[in-house]
Amino acid sequence: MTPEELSAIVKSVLAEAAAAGDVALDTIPDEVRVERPKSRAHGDWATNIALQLAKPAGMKPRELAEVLAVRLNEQQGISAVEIAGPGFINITLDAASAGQLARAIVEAAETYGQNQTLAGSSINLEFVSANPTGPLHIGHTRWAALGDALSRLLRASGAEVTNEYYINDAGNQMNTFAESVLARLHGDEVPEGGYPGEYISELAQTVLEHHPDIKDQDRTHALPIAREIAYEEQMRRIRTTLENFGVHFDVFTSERTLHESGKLDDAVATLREQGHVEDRDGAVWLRTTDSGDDKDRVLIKADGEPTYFAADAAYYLDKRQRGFTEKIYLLGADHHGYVGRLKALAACAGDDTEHNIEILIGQLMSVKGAKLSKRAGNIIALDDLIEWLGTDALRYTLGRYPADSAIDVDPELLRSKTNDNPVFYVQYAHARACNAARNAHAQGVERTGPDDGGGFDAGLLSHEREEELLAHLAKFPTLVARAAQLREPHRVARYLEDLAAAYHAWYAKCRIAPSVTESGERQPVTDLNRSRLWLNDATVQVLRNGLDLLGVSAPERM
RNA sequence: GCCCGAGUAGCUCAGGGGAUAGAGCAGCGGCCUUCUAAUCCGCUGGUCGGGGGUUCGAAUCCCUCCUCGGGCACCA
Repeated sequence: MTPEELSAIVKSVLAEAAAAGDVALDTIPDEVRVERPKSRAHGDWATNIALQLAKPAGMKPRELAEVLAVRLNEQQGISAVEIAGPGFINITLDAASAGQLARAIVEAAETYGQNQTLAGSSINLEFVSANPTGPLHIGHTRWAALGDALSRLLRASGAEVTNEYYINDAGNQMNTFAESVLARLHGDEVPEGGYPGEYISELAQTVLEHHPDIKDQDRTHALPIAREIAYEEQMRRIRTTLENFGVHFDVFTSERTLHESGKLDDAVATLREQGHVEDRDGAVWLRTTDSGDDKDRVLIKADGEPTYFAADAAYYLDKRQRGFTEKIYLLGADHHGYVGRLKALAACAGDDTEHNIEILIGQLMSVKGAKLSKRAGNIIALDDLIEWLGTDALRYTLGRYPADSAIDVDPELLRSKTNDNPVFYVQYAHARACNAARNAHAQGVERTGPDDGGGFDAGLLSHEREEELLAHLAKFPTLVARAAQLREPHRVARYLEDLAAAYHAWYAKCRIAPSVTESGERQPVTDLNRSRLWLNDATVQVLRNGLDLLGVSAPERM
């Protein structure tokens, strides 16, 4: 039995009690939280529902708890109900009822943990969105890992998600970029304010391959050619880096196409119709202060050129038009100044800033002793980090901290293959469990046993460590739903560490395969062996499902 | 100055109205003739930054102060 199922039982019992007039309640709460108590003395699961409903029901918490406890005691699968403290209801399950979960998980396979709490929402998740003028670097790394993990979480909870990358390919920076490439092409130093780094020389080489005569052309002619080829090549490299990092984007939107397609002008017109645009001092302004921004923002400068914000506006309206109910932005703390204007923009566009737009601000990360990349310039390149630390270690580490805590990654730790390194701890648990299963098979233990029941007897999974492991496995779907709802992938990582610990502890005490006697004789395969194999494989499944949510591999051997 | 975020064990950090505040590392001490010891078991370790408030109950919510990090463009 999972906590969700138990929660449903508590709810129905509550409804029955209300219907029978034992409890004076008009409404039954949607959510009855059932939690694993910290202390095992408090049963398998506990709920504080009696404390929460005591006031509306006009009863003392313990009295209400008593009413519910009597009814709960009659429910199937529940072996004991106790009232404790101010009015907690502590519930103990039948061993068989708890153990049944092992089989349910194996049968649900990769769908175990998936839930429908976000069904019906269509989410646009924008993250990374690095400039196409250079390689991805440490500043993008955390958002790539976190954004992709969040995307997986949201999908697992039933949402439709589009991972989107916004390419800032308009504006002056592209010409600066091209000038840097041209300078390298001619063997000159990059101009003041240009882009350093050897990658510019490599891009120049690519330009030369496509246009061997480029050096002979005059600069005004050569500039757009160099710009386009270098841009294309740089984006190709960025995509490759992202793929190496296991991050996939569904849509790349180019800022330039917003200009060229006229969407920018349309956006200004639309916002003007909505009554939020105003001409002042020769410029065109969006009155974002109407919606809580601390100052109005210019859309079209006095010289007639649109601002970056105008493109943002057009882009937002474009996303809106594409039908996304929620637009999520993942931004670094260095962009926190954008929150006010983006929210105000959403409001000006007619959206509800509580539900239709969400801006997640994350603190910055650093890596102790990371070397600036000569190749990539004055930055720490993501490619180098991947090569140095590995995708799994990086993604797991970045995935295990809340976005709003600043982190300083210790490379020695990420490279270490010990208990200190959480990613190895979790992956090792998975590999170990896979090995245990292989060993069990080799000794004739199969999940499909000789009997009709497949040799699975849930009631045999009654060892203390088994109860503990089953309880952890049971928490997974609730955890996924909650992590998705809170947009906090790190909860998955923390959960996996707990689960791995529960597995290791179980493994140390409970043999799966039959043991060998002192005289070297192998004991016969029993239903206990088979049942434990189910539990082992259920753990493999949940570890794998959880690691997959983080975009981290689950090796079968280590 | 204004706006975000953080402050929890020696260190790195979880926990964000519920029961005795947790984990890993570090320190001390135990388990390998049987499925992976990259594991497990025990002990030690706390003014949850300070002060007020809200309530049956506060690390958690509110106010205030202190310290640290980040941000405050007709840049892209």
